[in-house]
Amino acid sequence: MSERVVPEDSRQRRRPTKQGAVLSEQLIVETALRLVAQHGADALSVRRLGAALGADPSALYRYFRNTDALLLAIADELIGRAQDGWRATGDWRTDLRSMGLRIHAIYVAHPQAAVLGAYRTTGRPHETRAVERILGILRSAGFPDALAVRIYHAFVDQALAFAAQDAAAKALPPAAREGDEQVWQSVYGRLSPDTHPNIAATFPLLAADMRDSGYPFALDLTLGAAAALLSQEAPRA
Amino acid sequence: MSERVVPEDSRQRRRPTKQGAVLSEQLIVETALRLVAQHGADALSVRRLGAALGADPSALYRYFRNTDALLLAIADELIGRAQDGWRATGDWRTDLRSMGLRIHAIYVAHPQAAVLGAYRTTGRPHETRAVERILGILRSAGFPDALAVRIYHAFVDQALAFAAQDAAAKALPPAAREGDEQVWQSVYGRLSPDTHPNIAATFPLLAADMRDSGYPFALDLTLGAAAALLSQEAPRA
DNA sequence: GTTTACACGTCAATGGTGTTGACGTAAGGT
DNA sequence: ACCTTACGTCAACACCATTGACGTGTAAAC
Repeated sequence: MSERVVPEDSRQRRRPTKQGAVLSEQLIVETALRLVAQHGADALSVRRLGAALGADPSALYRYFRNTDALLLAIADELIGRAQDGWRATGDWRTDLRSMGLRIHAIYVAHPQAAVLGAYRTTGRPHETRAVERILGILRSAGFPDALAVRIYHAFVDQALAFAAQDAAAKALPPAAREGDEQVWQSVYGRLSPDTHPNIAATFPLLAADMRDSGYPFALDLTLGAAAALLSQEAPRA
Repeated sequence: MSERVVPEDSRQRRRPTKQGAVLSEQLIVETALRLVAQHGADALSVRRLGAALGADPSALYRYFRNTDALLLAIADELIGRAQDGWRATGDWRTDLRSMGLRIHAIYVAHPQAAVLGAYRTTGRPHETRAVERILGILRSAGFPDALAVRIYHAFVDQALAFAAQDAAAKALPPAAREGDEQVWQSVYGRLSPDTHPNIAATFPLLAADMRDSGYPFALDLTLGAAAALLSQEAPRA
């Protein structure tokens, strides 16, 4: 067996499957995303994907070395979609903020797929384009390279980590998700001020705040701290 | 079958397994954590856990309804361990920092338990204790309640999100993990300065920085921003 | 001390998973 | 029109979580 995967570029012989489908990397990725969107992350198996494509499951191995390679392709597709139509304004803080919120939004919009790929390094074109852009924003804002890199790292990991977390919560089976939300009322709402004074004192605020994602505020904190570092570097722009 | 799980409290008949082990909820959780610690991410399966305990795999279903219940029990144990021995110094920034790093560290040390448990709200005692403590640190530092709650939210979600992300990366099958690390050399190291000037210019810094978790720096940025907000609130302490 | 009930460990089976080697056919280059 | 070989298919392997049936050892009841 060894090398059964042919790079997408140099593919010439596309033979229709028994059921008439003509396979391609793109078609497989799109079908996988659709499968996940409709039937949840658990629905993504080689066998089911093969069935959805109208092909033998093992045909996928002509396009991806293994399921991990397929996963990376899916993850990269999401990164690409997050950037589609994004435009720089020239103000670094505005640009980073919109980029972060976009990444977060697209992952949360595809919860099941996000859970699978949010913590991977794909090295694929969409990903490298995003890295290049974010680094560019920071460097042209005046951050020296060493600092730009550290902030890039914190920024990207923060965006992906929150995205994955919020996506995961959204992708939970309905029963489990409702259970987790109930806990705020049934447990935290009933803790005694004697044993848990701080929770009791802030409970209404807490219950309200925890309903939404903590990301936007966390992002603003990070950007604020970065701005402070920048003004230390170049006290006068 | 239906209800084969008996609550741990009301258990009376403990029959030794063929290999002489006497099972208990506690023993199973501890063995699972040991299995993960010693043999890595892939080692945690019902079959292998059964083998490690010296029992038939299906015996576990007398103690946990399914593997998800088992993993939640493990996650709860982790929250407890993260706080074991933690002491407040009285300096809010130091205390939050050590709490965040502890949470992160304990989750990363037990990757797949973290992946499944980091985005759940359990409402169990270990969890409420942690919430109470963190809120207490912020409120006694002088943050007004509304702000304390928002910062609490950002802080906790960030700690858990990064923890889950780094844990997930660590829980990857060795092949995939090495692949992801290799990508920095094989892809990002070879991008042309023409198409990717910012990556090319900072590559050595980038490759070095991305090897470690972005959390400690992200945490410091967040705490720095919080400190700035505090000094706005109470310009003079 | 003996009997009895049933908790719980074991066995076997089900239906799922990713992955691979062998094989034949049809597509493309010549 | 012929060859080569890419690629879709088939069958098999080894693993996974989960469950119903079964019998035995334990602990309570007498």
